[in-house]
Amino acid sequence: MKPFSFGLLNPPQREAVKSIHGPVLILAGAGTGKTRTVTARIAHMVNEGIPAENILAVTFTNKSATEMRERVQDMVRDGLGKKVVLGTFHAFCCRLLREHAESVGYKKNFVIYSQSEQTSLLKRVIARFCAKDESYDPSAAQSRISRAKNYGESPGDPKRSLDAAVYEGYCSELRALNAMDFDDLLLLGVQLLEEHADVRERVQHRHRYVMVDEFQDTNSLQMRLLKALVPPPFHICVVGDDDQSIYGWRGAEITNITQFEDFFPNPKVIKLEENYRSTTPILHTANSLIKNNAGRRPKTLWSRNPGNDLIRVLLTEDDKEEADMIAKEIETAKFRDGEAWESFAVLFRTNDQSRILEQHFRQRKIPYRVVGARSFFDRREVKDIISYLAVLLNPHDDISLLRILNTPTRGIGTGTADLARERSLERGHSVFVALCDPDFQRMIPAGTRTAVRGFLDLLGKYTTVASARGSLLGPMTESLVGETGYLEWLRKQAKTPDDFTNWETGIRELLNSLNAYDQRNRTDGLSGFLDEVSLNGDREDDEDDITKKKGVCLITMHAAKGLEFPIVYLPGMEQGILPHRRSYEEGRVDEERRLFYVGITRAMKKLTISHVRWRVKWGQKQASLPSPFLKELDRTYLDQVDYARHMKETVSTEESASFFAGLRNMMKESARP
DNA sequence: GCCGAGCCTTTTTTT
DNA sequence: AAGGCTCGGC
Repeated sequence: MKPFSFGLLNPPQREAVKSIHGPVLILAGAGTGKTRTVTARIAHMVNEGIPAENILAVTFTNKSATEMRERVQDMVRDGLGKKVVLGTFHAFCCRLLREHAESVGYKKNFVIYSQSEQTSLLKRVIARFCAKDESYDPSAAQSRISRAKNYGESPGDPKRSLDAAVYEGYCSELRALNAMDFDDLLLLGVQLLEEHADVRERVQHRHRYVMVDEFQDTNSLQMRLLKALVPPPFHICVVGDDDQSIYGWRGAEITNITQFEDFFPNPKVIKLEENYRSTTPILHTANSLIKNNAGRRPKTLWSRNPGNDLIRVLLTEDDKEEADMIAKEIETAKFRDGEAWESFAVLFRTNDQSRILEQHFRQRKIPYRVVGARSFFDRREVKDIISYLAVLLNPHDDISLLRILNTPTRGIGTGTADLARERSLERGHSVFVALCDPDFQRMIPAGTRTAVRGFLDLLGKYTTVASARGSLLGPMTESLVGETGYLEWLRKQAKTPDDFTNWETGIRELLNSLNAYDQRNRTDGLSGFLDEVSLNGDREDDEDDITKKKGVCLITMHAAKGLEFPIVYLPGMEQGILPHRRSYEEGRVDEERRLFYVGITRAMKKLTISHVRWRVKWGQKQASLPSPFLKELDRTYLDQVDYARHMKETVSTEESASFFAGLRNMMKESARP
């Protein structure tokens, strides 16, 4: 317990902590002690006698929610921190909607569709509107739909435009399945509050003080939610940094922060500009980059730490050499300088960049942790079992039902599945209803009929267990897995013995997390667990926090926001990767620059930016040009090195162990202005 | 209905 | 490079 005290705060931070009434906008640059300020503010409010349960803190990501929860519990007296309501926008809306689903035309046992389920549903809808040979990109449709939902755009006339027809088909299918996608959580949450005054007043009363973290990432729906949530005199405090707005592709409105006063009048505006994280060279370089963006709120980040190291910009021959260079350097720094593995992070633009790094790290036996790549719950074996659970909660969830209908194979093939689907479409009910229908059962061969009935019996049996009060999900799922023969089926599927072991541990971990849930939460049952799965995306319990796991951190720049590491590598700084080639077409180059800025400002002591001449993409070698952003960096603290050339000239004459020290000194000297 | 071989595209980022 | 999808043989 580190009780909160004003003495640990600088003057603007103190000011922010003390301003607890009326609208407050805190502009907190990278590394300026934002989280500390926010948590201190909560602690202060509780000390001032505001009931903790009346404080709502909303964040954008689970990561910051988790972090804040821990820090608040640590700082607020008497364990009152636990009572502060804390979560992401989506989780908050989800909780609200579980309570009031009927008010927005849903049943309480609705399911949440993740990306992949959305895609499946969309493909299904598209198949209905398009001929087979016609190609219609589901992922493009997905982002169009998401945008429409976020901006409240009308889909247009379904009779005239294919897009509109798909949009409408998708929405009505979702409703029919009693399913929501991520955007619906916000959309319906807003709708609930805007259209139901009684609910709104209760919620407003419950959450009298609202704080929003990562405010630069909020979109217009989230803003509407806040407007509905916070009545005059607007006890709302938002914290953000427009320079770190990197979720525009998801509808984040930078204007929410740049025009905050339009939404909540006369806010107190507080700037946090003293950076406690990085050295002057790092900040200077970051500032020189970000000033190339137009229309931002100018900030002057400064640091008391002059630092000892320049920022290196390395050019290597190809991506293998780049990965090996990083691995080798980390290895030497660890064994020669005694740096901990956890001090290092490699930040990249796209997830697939991590593969080659992993290979080279494994070769050198360097422990690493990959953060957030594909989540645990996206693993096939886990998804399968989760789909069973989803169907137990809501049998009309066609997507999950179709996934498990013949998983493991039980003699219900695509023919039967298609037939059931057609029937369900014609009659406007779910596939489950079609399967139960005696008329339908008469239409299929006897063997299949038996299989279908067996499947339905299985579901019936476990639905009873699942909905019984106080029954435990862990044991239930375990026996479900056993009864279906799922593991045996997996064993047959495996191409290598390794496959099976991996799958098996996936199942085991899922069971563990179910057991943990059983211990932790005795009230919310199956839907509570599934909500956690969809809203938390990854990890559970033990593996909880990436910052606690051991090893070098491999992470995307997006996921790295809010984190810091003593020594940071930014590989692949090439045209087409950062800025990503698609950002040109979409006019989002500014956002890519902010992303680079976020990457740079993660570094505390040392920063190495690298790019390559040749990179293997989709199996073939391609020339790579340096990112245009590199030219924007002020050169005062830069040290540019052609790594490949240095290697060739020196490696034959020097021993590689001492070589690096020599190279480092050489680079420093040659770069001093 | 089941399974494997071969073809084809691909995700940028996350709730 | 790898996973998803289609097609053809069983």
